[in-house]
Amino acid sequence: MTDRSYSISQLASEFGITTRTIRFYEEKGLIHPRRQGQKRVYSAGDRVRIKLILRGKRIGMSLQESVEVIDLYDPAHNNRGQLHSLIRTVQDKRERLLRQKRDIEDMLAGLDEVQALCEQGLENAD
Amino acid sequence: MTDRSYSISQLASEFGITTRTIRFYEEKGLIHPRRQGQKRVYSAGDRVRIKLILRGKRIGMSLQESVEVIDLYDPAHNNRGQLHSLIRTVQDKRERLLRQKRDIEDMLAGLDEVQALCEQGLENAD
DNA sequence: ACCATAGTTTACGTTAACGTAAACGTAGGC
DNA sequence: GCCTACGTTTACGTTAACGTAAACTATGGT
Repeated sequence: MTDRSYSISQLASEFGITTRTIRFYEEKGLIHPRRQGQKRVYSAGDRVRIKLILRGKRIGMSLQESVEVIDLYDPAHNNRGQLHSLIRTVQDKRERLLRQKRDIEDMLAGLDEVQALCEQGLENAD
Repeated sequence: MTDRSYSISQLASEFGITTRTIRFYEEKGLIHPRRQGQKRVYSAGDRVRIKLILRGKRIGMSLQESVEVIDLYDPAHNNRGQLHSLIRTVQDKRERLLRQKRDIEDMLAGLDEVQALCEQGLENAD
């Protein structure tokens, strides 16, 4: 199906990051591309992982936190018997995200006020 | 009105940070407490600034970015004549925040799925 | 044969945001 | 008079997340 593969520079330019960054992520164990000779070849899954890592970064997660979340989706990491602790982990993540969401909404509300004042200032200037 | 004042350790314990952190913020010009002798005395305004800085941090802003946003609220920095560029700045901040909000909502949706799978797993185990 | 392009490894450099420690001042309590 | 708590300055250390540079390999084109 989605068995496309990508070179390192393809992904770098797609995501607006450097190849150094992608190799760094591998060095840190965040991704595991396969090799053709000595060249790295990235699968669709590798690509998604990078995408999710960058999403995490945008909302202020560390790389480690991002992969923690990503690996929640990964059935391989979800050994049964730890379902309860996994649910607690999910709950923790959710609470933090909800707080971040509130923070963002508060900040947006503040910006609304500022903008209103600006536009008022412009009217007066006319 | 809110002319209370605070010691450095009061604010540190209230916000769960160290005094070192607060002095560091001053060193970087983020806050400007007044002095009594050589001791720092923080006003209600100083306290709010710290609170807003920490809010920024929670959503992944750098300290510099946080004060940028905070200073948007500050009329002292809003010299008229730059209203247009200020509005553009506000718009930029808003777009980024909206994207972060989408990222968070996506991640929350992902967590919902994981949790559903977990609970399903628990039912089967009963 | 030669060059440009894309890839590789190895290693040192850099920035932000503090932590940690030393060495000292000062005010209150016993 | 001494200890304790709280404050100060100065300075070096630390971690994360890459940047930058050097030196090399592999390959397709002319």
